[in-house]
Amino acid sequence: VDDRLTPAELDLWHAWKLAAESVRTQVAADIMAATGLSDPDFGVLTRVVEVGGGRMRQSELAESMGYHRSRLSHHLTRMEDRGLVAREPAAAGGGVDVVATEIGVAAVADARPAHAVAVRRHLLEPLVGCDLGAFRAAVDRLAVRA
Amino acid sequence: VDDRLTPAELDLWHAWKLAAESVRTQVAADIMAATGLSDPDFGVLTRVVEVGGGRMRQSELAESMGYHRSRLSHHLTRMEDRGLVAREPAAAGGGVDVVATEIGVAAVADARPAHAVAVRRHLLEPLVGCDLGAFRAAVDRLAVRA
DNA sequence: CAAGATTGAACCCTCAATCTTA
DNA sequence: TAAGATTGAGGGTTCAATCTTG
Repeated sequence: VDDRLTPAELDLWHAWKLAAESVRTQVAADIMAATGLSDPDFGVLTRVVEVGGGRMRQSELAESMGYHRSRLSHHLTRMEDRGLVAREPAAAGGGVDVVATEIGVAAVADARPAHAVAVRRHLLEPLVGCDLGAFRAAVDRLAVRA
Repeated sequence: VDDRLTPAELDLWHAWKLAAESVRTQVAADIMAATGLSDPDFGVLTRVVEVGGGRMRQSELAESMGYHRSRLSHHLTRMEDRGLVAREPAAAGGGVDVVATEIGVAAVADARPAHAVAVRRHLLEPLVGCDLGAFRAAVDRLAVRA
């Protein structure tokens, strides 16, 4: 029958899950320890500051992060409570602008080096010696296209 | 300087994050849709039923899943509320036994085929044609060693 | 009306503090 | 006491229902 994974399939699945979980939590933990910013915090702030120059339409931000509206809304509420961003009525045509506060701008500037170090440490360095082209091609196939 | 990732590094990081997130959410969504079981639900039930024969020491279960005690305790509370498991004083030496209810046993039996289908669809099939040995080796390097 | 945004409920995870009991 | 377990608070995510407003 067809309703059970073979041991080899199961093995690859477990190895994949372990690696994905491992990289995710370690990078997040390093950045959090160094800067107090979570992964979503960092994502929001880098986009608002580097792409938007400090201000960005909320709907555009959600789109660029692949977030649903409600997810971003909940997250911005928490970030607003911590003083990292502010919400203002959008300049043109309705909607809301997300604005990075001084605290937010400083935090993301602080976090950038820690982010680079963490990504190198937990993703890039363990892969030294691997065929990165092939790895990248495999990873690309796994990303959702839709 | 050293505090910024190169475009190529950043690119691999984004591709990795996207793939990891994508596989995780799609497999979880398929199983949830087919059976109403979340990934942690499925993990708990398969271990209790297949390894423990329907009953397992809570501390042993936490250990085998790589869960902290509090994480498992919170999760079991939710599963108990949904009637999937019960908690009983352990047979020997103190502690607690987790017991799969009839509902729990039936649910995991139902879920097994859906799990196999989802893993094949979202991980195995996209990788057809890749060098699985090399991929597996790369993935193994990313798993936490500690 | 329809797009943009918010809210509430339920689920999930972590940390630190607190039982409980062999 | 120390191992096993629980609890509460706070952050994170999803879904569906509900504003709000151009």
